[in-house]
Amino acid sequence: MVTPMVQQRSEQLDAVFHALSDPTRREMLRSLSSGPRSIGELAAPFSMSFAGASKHVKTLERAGLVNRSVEGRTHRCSLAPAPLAGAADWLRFYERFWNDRLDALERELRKPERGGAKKGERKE
Amino acid sequence: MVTPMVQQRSEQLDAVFHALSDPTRREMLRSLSSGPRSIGELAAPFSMSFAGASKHVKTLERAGLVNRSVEGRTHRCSLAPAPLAGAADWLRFYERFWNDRLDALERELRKPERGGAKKGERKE
DNA sequence: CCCAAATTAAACCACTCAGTTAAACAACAT
DNA sequence: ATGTTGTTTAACTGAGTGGTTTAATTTGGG
Repeated sequence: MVTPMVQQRSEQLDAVFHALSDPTRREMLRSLSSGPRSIGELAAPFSMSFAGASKHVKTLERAGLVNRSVEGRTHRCSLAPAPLAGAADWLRFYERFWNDRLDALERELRKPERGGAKKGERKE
Repeated sequence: MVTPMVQQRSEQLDAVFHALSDPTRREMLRSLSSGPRSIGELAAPFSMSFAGASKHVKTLERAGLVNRSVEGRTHRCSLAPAPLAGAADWLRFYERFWNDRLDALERELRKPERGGAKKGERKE
């Protein structure tokens, strides 16, 4: 069983990437990265109905990126626990990482000049 | 210009993550990571029509992950050039990384017991 | 020129998705 | 009990997706 059920966790990857492919959900994650929030708190910045936000959160949950605990009548959402805990800020890191990458690519593609490859932008 | 027009390249991120959210496209990327391929070569392993594969490639192209050069009547697809070049294998890396992460999470969630975590299953 | 190969384009289908509104449910306050 | 707050569910819409099949397009080879 060297590569046992790659297909299965491929579905998980599908869910994760799909969850990340929406800007609202990405910003929700970023919001969650600075502490747990209720659904309402998550929905507020986006001028979006509760129901809509609820769906987004469910998508994030399904992808295993967000964890929910019901406290009274409010649902407390937080980034995924234990094993995925580190993956959360790693996620934010690589989002920025890719932002840089794609930004550089865009610049590169706009100018036909090749040569001054700016690397080492590992700031902060 | 710390965070200038985040919205704009957010669309790029959308495209990239969406491109990655499909297993066929991910495997196409993996295939491309070992060298450029024609559309037909890309389509072959998936028991899928040329037209279908063509669409997938177009999606990858739109996300800036794949680069196409027309050689005669065949189209030669390769992973994106210069700045995204490193992002390609980085991509494969973090795919495995996340596979492990999610796999561990799944195991963790299945067993309410915490402590006797069987680790070290870093096969292959 | 004509035919076959490689690819795209167009039209279409079933399905999903992001969003809404309206209603239901749950829990705290009065 | 009634109301109000936080959230989900249900039903719906409009748009997009992955997939197909059937042309059209380009190109290389007799």
